[in-house]
Amino acid sequence: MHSFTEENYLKAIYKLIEQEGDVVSTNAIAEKMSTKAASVTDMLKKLSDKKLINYQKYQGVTLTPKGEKVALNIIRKHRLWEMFLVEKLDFKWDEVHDVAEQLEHINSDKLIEEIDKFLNYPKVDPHGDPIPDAKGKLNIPKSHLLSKFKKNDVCIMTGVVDHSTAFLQYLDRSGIALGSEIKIKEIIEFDRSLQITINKGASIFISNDVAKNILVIIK
Amino acid sequence: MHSFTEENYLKAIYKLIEQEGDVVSTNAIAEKMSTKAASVTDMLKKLSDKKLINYQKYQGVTLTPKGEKVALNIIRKHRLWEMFLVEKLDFKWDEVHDVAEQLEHINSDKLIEEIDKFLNYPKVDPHGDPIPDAKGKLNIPKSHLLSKFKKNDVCIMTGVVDHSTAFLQYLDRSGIALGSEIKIKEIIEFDRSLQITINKGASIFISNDVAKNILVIIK
DNA sequence: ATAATAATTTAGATTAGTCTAAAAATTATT
DNA sequence: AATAATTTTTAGACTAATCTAAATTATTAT
Ligand SMILES: [Mn+2]
Ligand SMILES: [Mn+2]
Ligand SMILES: [Mn+2]
Ligand SMILES: [Mn+2]
Repeated sequence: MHSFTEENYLKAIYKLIEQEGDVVSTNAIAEKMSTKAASVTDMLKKLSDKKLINYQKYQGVTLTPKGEKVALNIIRKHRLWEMFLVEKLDFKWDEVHDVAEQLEHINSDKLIEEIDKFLNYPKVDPHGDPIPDAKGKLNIPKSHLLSKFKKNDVCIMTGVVDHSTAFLQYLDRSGIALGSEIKIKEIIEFDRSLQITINKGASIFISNDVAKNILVIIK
Repeated sequence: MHSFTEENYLKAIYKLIEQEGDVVSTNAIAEKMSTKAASVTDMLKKLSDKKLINYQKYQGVTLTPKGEKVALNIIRKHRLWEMFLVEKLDFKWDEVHDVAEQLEHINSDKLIEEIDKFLNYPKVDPHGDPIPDAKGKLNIPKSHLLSKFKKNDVCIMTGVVDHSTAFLQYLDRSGIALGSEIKIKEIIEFDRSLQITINKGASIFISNDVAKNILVIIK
């Protein structure tokens, strides 16, 4: 149907629109895909010919409904596979992303529905990211970056932006997990770093870089 | 490491050597891969450069130890995934082959070891084919084609050659399953078709074509 | 409004894998 | 042993995805 490469571009565009805003630039895609802008332009022409994206030279890109459906299906598969690896095999949440990057391209409707059933229809993946249903619908309220909150706010950790092993292991070491209650005790002006408590425990410091990669909902 | 295409060629060569004999021809590979002889020649040069096969122009092909190791690892993954689909998800034995053709190329040692553990280290797949261990060793005695046996022989069904949905569903309808006791009541000279009984039941006819796709061990 | 800078696209190559048609080598038949 | 048939390889071309370098368009600063 679509090549792995096409699927990866569509997923990247979806995620960029999700966080960055309405239209996404050639350079942003190139950065996300670790490729060159010229390669991106070639692919944009191809995806546009296939009616998967809206693309006008120099004007940036959006997904068509068709393209969004493909992207959401890849994301669904990625997150269900991550959940399978953690729940059924002995994977830790920091070990699953790279394998899921491969598994998300396996093409079998029956397979993914059976995995969904096997896992008892989970709503979120091991990183707290919502899993789209078979129709591509997301049924979970949107979380926000911890870095956006202010002094004395109390919130619940619901997910991460960065899925890298290094970052996830840092969270493990710091005692920050999905569902943890995080209270902001202080925000340091100079570097926007935070003093927080986790589950009402002793306070710790985290950098703004870290706070920008933690997703929470207000309590 | 190796591309999907290279892996598929190595697997095809392994299987051809396994059944056909010691050396395998360009045309045989082309047929098995549903491609053209010219494409095969191109790939043989490449695999030879990588020291995965022994290849001399016009002289046919064998696998090097390195190439055989790669082939056996792909076969291991294919068969473990088939077992997973049948044992843990609701797949029938005639539904698993095409999905396993994709899953066999997923590259993660941890994943395949965990799947093996999850299945409790099975020795054979849903079609009775032996599963190589992590070192590439096969620990199951070799089966033979039902078409090779003679009148009054009694044997046990252990596997199939053809993995197609059509053939497996035919076996289901005929009541022939892994472990069935098959007795050869009569061999018709004219077309080498067989009259057999299954588990001492009523006798049925099967063509030589069918008998050549059923693997058995003598009882 | 013009010039400088940054973003994006085009031009031209490269690599993996495939194909058809033609040439060369091997095998079989007289 | 020579010829015919078959198998295999080579030659040249195509597509998908990528790259570098150059050209073009858009944005920002003067
Ligand atoms: Mn992930
Ligand atoms: Mn995830
Ligand atoms: Mn199979
Ligand atoms: Mn099998």
